[in-house]
Amino acid sequence: MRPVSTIGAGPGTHPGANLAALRDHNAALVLGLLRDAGERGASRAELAVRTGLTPQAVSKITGRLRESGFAAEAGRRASTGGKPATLLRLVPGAAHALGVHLDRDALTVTLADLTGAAVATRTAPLAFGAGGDAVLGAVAREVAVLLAEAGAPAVLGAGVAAPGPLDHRGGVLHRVTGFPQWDGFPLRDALGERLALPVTLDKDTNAAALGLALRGPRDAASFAYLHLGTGLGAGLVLGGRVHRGARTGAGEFGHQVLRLDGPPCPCGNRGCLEVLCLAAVAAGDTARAARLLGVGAANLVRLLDIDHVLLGGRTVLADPDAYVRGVRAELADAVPVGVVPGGERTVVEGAAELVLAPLFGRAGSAATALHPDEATRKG
Amino acid sequence: MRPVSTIGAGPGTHPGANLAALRDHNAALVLGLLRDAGERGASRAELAVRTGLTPQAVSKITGRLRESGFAAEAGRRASTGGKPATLLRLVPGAAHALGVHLDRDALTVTLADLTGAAVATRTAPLAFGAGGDAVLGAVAREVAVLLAEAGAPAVLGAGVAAPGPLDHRGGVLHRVTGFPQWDGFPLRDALGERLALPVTLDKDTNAAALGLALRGPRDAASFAYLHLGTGLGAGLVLGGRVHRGARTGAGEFGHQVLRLDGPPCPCGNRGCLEVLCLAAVAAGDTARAARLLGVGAANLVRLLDIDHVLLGGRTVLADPDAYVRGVRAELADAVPVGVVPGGERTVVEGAAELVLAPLFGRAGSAATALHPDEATRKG
DNA sequence: GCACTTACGCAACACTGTTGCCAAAGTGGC
DNA sequence: GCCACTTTGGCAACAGTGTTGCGTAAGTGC
Repeated sequence: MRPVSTIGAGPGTHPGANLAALRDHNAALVLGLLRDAGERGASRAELAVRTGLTPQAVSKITGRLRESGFAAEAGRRASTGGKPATLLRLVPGAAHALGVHLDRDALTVTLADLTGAAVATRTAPLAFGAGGDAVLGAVAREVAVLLAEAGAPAVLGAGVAAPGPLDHRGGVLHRVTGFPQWDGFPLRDALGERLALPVTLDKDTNAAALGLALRGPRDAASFAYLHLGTGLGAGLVLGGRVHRGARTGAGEFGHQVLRLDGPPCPCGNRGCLEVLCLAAVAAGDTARAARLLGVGAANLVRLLDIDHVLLGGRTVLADPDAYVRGVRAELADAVPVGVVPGGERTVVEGAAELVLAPLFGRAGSAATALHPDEATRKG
Repeated sequence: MRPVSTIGAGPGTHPGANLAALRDHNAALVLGLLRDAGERGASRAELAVRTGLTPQAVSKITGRLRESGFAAEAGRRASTGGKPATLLRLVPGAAHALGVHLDRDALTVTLADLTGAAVATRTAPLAFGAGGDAVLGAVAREVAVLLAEAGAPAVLGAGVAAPGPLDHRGGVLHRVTGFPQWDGFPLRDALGERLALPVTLDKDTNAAALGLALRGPRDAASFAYLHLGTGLGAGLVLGGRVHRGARTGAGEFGHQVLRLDGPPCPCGNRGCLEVLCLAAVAAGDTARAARLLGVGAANLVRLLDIDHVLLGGRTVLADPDAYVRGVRAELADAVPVGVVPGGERTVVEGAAELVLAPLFGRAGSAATALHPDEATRKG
């Protein structure tokens, strides 16, 4: 069977739902709950309560998942007054995904199992400006070594995280700052052909945000991943879904104007957060950089009403406490602020999730649930 | 039958999908397409192509819609080489919804048919500070007169648009600026009891945005409705859905900091867009107010990658051309800018859509579609 | 030892969209 | 006028979903 969710929403597609879509949706949902349950596992009865389906339906669905090898029984839980529950668990090794992080000066590839855990990782220096063939060759080489070392497991596909701007839907790079020669390069299809695997391309910040979203609880998660490195960008997760915007352009967090008539920015405006912030970083004034980041974060939190803010990127990770302090001060306890738990690996692991997320009904712009609207009440 | 979509995504609910959910989803989808088709109507074959369902399934679905009175046959289209298509149309009068716009100094109520068109509208002065009983009484009175004049049609429910902040999910008002006595008032339930109707409460800007979203094409629509009146707020539609945030707090567009260390704002920060903008308005400098609005809009467009910007609110409507010019100048043709077509009525009509939208699978935070993800391609 | 609770499967069922086939109603070539 | 062809749409049988009703397994508590 193929427990890939077909749930999603996009223009120009066919939104009608048939029985196959229904089945896949529920299968992805259950698989996602099993993933969230992790080592603990979950009983059929518990899954029934969480999904709203009948226990019998859950039995059928989990039966299919077990038959296909994605789930397995794993002991039983102590009784709570009746028959003890039989636990079901996701089988992590049932499938794997590749994550590829293309950065300006480095290439990182990782092999993740179904839970998203990295099984093996390799990093190599990269000259991103060396052109398409050289970069694709480097990726193919590193991937080959990685897979050989891991014993050539079955791989579902590869997720690629790259600096923006780029087009997620079409899988094409745009004019990456500092590397104009990449403009228009069909990275997804080119790499897909090279690896003979399905490939998904996304911005590094979006990949990171997706990975972080999958580590949290299903739905509800609304947060911003703020990435401060050579540039300043954001990955947005709104209502559990990565928000990419119509042209994968969302997340241009660094080019909000914070000081009218401030210093000019390469983007054409004056007083952008990025110029101000990078200037403070260059001057060694971390506290000021952090406060500026905080002002921008506060603007974002107010505009989107998100739940929390996560900071990442090389500059932040060099002095995480200072940045958290500064941002927290500006947010005035409106929402919690933290540093990404994965550190530098956040982006690669997120890249692998580009492949895994659809299995659990967590595709980026897609919906994750069906339920009656609760905002209406009969008087 | 009950063609109400049960599609949606929210925390703590039951995301499992069963046959009833499937049926309602498809019924809402077809009904939505019929609404979009308007006077033109649509043939079964056309609906089949648009939904991706088989013609036979569409026949069954439209059969149920016709039986329940929501749709009807309406002549036939000229042949294109075969049997001429039988057109189906939404029956606008099959159901109605009430829209209520509570403003600081005025109350507007409207009766809308299924297409969202206003059948009758009444406006009355309102002392919003007079307290719960007085305001509820005024609403009930105006609604009674409106319904009597319209011949007491069947009404599905009432949508209420009010100044924020408020809680959409719980239907409770919060500390409305200038009227602290409303804090915690359960407006949805109180009015629901008074009118004996289901009631949905939302921020005025969100209601307006929803109404505008339903006038455009299905899905894809990503835009911001910027409302400049006594305050400055925004209604956000991202990927066809109203984005309300976790606590209906999204849209605080006016309190983004645009000038570090600028003049203080009642919100506690300095240099908020709203203070700067309202100051320019008070000084009669419309051009400056428009440019400031444009800078804020540009920040928003870059952050969210939306498709277009619509301006509304009393201040804008007093001199629409000037504001469109100013905002357009700052956006540098990145996205189109326009004024809301409905003028002052935008909010009330949007309020009625709070009731109607779910019928067409267009509920605020809900998903609208099921389809395979297109961002992955096999190499 | 017995009543009760909880977990879960089997079988029959209701209802969804799908498939195969056919009728209706036009156009266009001869 | 006739016939082939296209397009629309319905009828009937079908496959497959989750649901319902009921029975069984396996514990707890008195």
